[in-house]
Amino acid sequence: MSENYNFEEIEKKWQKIWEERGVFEVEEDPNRPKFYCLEMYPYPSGRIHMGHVRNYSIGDVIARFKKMKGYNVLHPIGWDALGMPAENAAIKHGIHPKKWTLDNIDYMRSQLKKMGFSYAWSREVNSCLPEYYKWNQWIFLKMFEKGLAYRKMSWVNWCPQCRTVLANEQVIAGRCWRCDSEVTQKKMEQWFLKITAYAEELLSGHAQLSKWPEHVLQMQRNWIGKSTGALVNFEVPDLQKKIEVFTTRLDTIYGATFLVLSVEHPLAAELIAGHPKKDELQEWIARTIAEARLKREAKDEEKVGYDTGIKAVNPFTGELIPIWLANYVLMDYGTGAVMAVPAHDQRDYEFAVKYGLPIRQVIAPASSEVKVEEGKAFESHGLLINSGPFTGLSSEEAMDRMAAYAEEKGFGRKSVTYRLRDWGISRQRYWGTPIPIIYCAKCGIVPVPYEQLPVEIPSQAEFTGEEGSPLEKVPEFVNTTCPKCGGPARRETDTMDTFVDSSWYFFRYCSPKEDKMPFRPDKAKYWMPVDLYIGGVEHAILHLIYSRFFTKYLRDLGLTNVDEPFPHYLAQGMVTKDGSAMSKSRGNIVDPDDMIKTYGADALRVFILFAAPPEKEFAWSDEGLEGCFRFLQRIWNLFEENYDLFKETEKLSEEKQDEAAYQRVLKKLHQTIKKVTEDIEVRFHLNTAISALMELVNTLRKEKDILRQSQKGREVLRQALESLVLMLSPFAPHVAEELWERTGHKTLVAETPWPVYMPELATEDVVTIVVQVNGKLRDKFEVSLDTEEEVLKTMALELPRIKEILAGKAPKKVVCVKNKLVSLVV
RNA sequence: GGGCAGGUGGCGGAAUUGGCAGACGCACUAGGCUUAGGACCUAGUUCCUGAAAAGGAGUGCGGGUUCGAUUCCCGCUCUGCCCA
Repeated sequence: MSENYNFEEIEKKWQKIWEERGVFEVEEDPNRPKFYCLEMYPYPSGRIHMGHVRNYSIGDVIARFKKMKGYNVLHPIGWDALGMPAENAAIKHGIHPKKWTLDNIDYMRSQLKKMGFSYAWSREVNSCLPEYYKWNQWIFLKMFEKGLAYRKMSWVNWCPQCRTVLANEQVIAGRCWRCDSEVTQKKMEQWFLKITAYAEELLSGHAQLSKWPEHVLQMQRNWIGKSTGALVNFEVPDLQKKIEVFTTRLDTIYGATFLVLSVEHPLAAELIAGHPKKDELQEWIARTIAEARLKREAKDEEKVGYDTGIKAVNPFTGELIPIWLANYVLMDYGTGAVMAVPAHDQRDYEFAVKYGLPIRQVIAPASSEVKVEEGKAFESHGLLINSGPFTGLSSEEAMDRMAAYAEEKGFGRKSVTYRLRDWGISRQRYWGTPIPIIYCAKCGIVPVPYEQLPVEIPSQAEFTGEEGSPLEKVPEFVNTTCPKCGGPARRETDTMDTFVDSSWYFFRYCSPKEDKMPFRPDKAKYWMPVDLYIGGVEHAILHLIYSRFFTKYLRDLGLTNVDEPFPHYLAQGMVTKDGSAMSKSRGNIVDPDDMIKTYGADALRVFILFAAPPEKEFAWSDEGLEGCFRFLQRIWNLFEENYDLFKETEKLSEEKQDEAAYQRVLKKLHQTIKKVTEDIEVRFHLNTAISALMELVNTLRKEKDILRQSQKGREVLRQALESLVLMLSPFAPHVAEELWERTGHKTLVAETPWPVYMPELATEDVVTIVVQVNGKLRDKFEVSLDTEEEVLKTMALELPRIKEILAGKAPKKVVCVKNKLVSLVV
C-alpha cells in the first residue's frame, strides 16, 4: 500500500478544478430536460451550522445525480442577507450592518465551497444589495397600483425585544419567532400585502402539491382557516347601528342569548360611552388589548367580560339580548363579534355560567348514540327544537334555509371567512428594503416613480437600539421632494419584512443579472417551477405560503406561467444532539469546520446523509462520523490494492477461474446499481443508498482475492470499482473524482453518465423458500427463481425436519407462494 | 379538545406489495497483528434456556382479521409538531 487517503489535499484540488472549469454553470438548453434543484438560501449569520450541512448535502446529492442522469441541472445558492441580526451586531459591536453581512457572506461562501457543493456560483444572489432589493420595491409598487399593497391603522403584534412589528405568521404561540419574547399589541399605521385576495387559491392550489408532506399541507390549511357560515346583522336600536356577526352555526341562532364583542371592536367605545363604570371598563379594555394573543386564545384562560348595558335585536326571534365585551373574542376572526349560544358552544357556555346569563337549548341529538352531557355545551349537529318555524329540521338543512330566509329579509347571507389575515410588512428597522413611498402634505401617499428605484438604504445611520427606525434620524433620507408636485415631502421610513425577499428569490436565480425586470420571463419559463425544493419544516407556514402567494401574483402580472413555485417539497428533519436541537444556549453545537478539518467534507457529507432518512430527525454522533470516514478509507485502500487492474494488457489464463465468485459479484454489482438508483431517484432514502454502497464494498473486499486470480474475475472487479466510484460521487464527490482520475480516466466523474444496471442481472436466480408450520418458521431451502408452487410443496414435504414435525400426518392446509414460502397448517 | 407524524436491539436506523424482524453503521466481546493501540484484520453480538444442536419469547399496551401482521382494522397509551 503506497499512499494514504489525504482528504485535505484531494478536496482542495477538486474544488479548484470544478470552479476553474465551471462544471456546474448552466444555460438554458431546450434539447435537454431541465432540473431545478433548490435548497432554502441561508441567512448569513456568521457560520454555517449542521442544519445547513444537512440541507445542502441532500440537495447536492440530488443535483449531482440528476446531472449524471443527463438533466440540465440548475443548482443555485444565495443569501437571505437583510434582517435584524446585522442591526443587532451594529448596536452591540459598532460594526455597520452591511460590513457585518458581507463579511459573513464571504466566510460562509468559503465554507460552502469547502463542502464541495455543486452550485452555479455565477448565479449567486444577495438580497441586501440594491440590485436585488430594487425589485422588492418594484414588485411592491406593482402591488400598490393594483390595491394589493395598502396602508391602514390597525392593531399589530409588537415585539418589545426586536422593537418592531411582526406578522401573524411570525408570532409563534404568542412569542416572537426570532427572539422568543412575549408579543404585545400596538395600534399603528402599517403597510399590508393583500394575501387574503389569494386565500381561496392558496387553498385550492394544494391539489397541485401532491409531492408535499401531508402535514405541511394540513398546517397551511389550518393557517388559512376557511370556514363557511353566515353573516347576520343584529340591530342596536339605542345606537341606530347594526352589529355584524359571523357564525358557522346559524342553526343555533334561536339559542343566542347575548352578543359578545371583541374589545378591539370598532363599536366598543360607543357602547360603553354612557356606562356607569366607564373608566373601569376603559382601563380593562386597554389592558386586555395589550395582552398577548396566546393568553387570550388559550382555552383554560379565565374568560372575563362586561355587560355594556346596551341591547341588540336577534333578527330571528325579535328578542332583545344584552351586548357584552369579552376577552375571549378576537377581532382577528370573522367580524370581531359573535352571537353567543351557550347551550351549543363551550366557550359561550362557560361565560354564561360565570355571569349568570340564560342558556337555551335549541339543538337536540339526532340519534340515541349522541348524548347531551350535563355541565357542557352540546356542540354536535342534531335536530332543531325551540326554533320557531325551523323546529324539526336537521342542523344542515336549517343552516341552508335560515341563510336563505335572512337573505330574503335582508339582514344576513351565506358567507365564507378565512383565518388568514393580510400580511403586515412594515418593520421599524434599518436593515431591510425601504418601502418606496413618499408622503406629501399636498398629494398624500405618492409611490416612488419606477425610474427612481432603487430607494437605497442610506449608509449613514446611527445604531443606538432606541425605539423608532434608525432611518427616521437620517434627514438626507427622510427629506425629499414629492414626485408629483415637486414640493417638500417625507419618505416612508419603515422597511419591508425580509420574508418579502425570500418570496421570489427562486425566480431571480433564473436570470440573476437582469437589470430591466425582476427576472426574465423567458428564462423563468425554461427553469420554473423548482423541481425539488428542500428545507426545514419550520418554514411550513411562513416562507412557503408567502412564496406561493408571490408566485400567483407574479403569474397574474404576466411574468410567469407557473401557479405553484415548488411542486415537490422535501421537508428535511432537524439536526439534534443529546436529544435536543443544536443551539448556542444549550451548548450542544458541533461546528462543521472542525469536522471538515478532522475527517474531511466527504466523510461529513456521507455521515449526515447516512444516519437517518432526510425527512427524519438526525441525531449527531462523533463515532458515527468516524465510521463513515473509515468507510471512505476502506474504499481508498481497496483501490490502492487494485490499480493494476486498470493498466494491464496481458491476458491471464482461465485455469483458476471461480465462476461462482464471478457470478456473485456481478449480481451484487447490478443489484447495488438498481438499489442506489431507486433509493435516490424514487424514494429519496439516501441513508439506504449509502448502506447499499457499504454492502457492495464489503462484498468486493471479501471476494477480491479470488476475483484477481482470473481474467473474468479481474474484469468484473474492475467494472465494479468503476461503478462504485460513480455511485459514490454524489455523496463523496472529491474522493470519487480522485479515484476516477487514478484509475486512468480523463473525464470528470461529475460529467460521466450514471451507471446502468441490467434487470436480468439484478434479480436473484436462486431464491430461499421458507417453510412454516402453524405460522412458525421451521426450515428453508433454495430453488431456482419462479419454481412452480406445486413443486415447492412437494419439496417442502420431503424435508427431513418437516417430515419429523408432521410425524406422518398430512397437513390440513398448505399455502404456497412462489419465490417466498410454503406454509403448512396441521 | 381536534388533526398529523411517530414508538423496532445498548444506540442511529433497515424491512419498497401482508411473507426469513433487526440490513448498514456505531458501541460492545473475543482472537490476531503490534513495543504500544484510540490504527488495522478475523469472528461474534435482540432477549431468555442451553456446552452445543435446538427451543421459547419478541417491533409501546390490549384485542381483531389472516395459513402468516413491524406492515391492515378497532381500542388504549406515550412522545413530537400544528391548530384550538
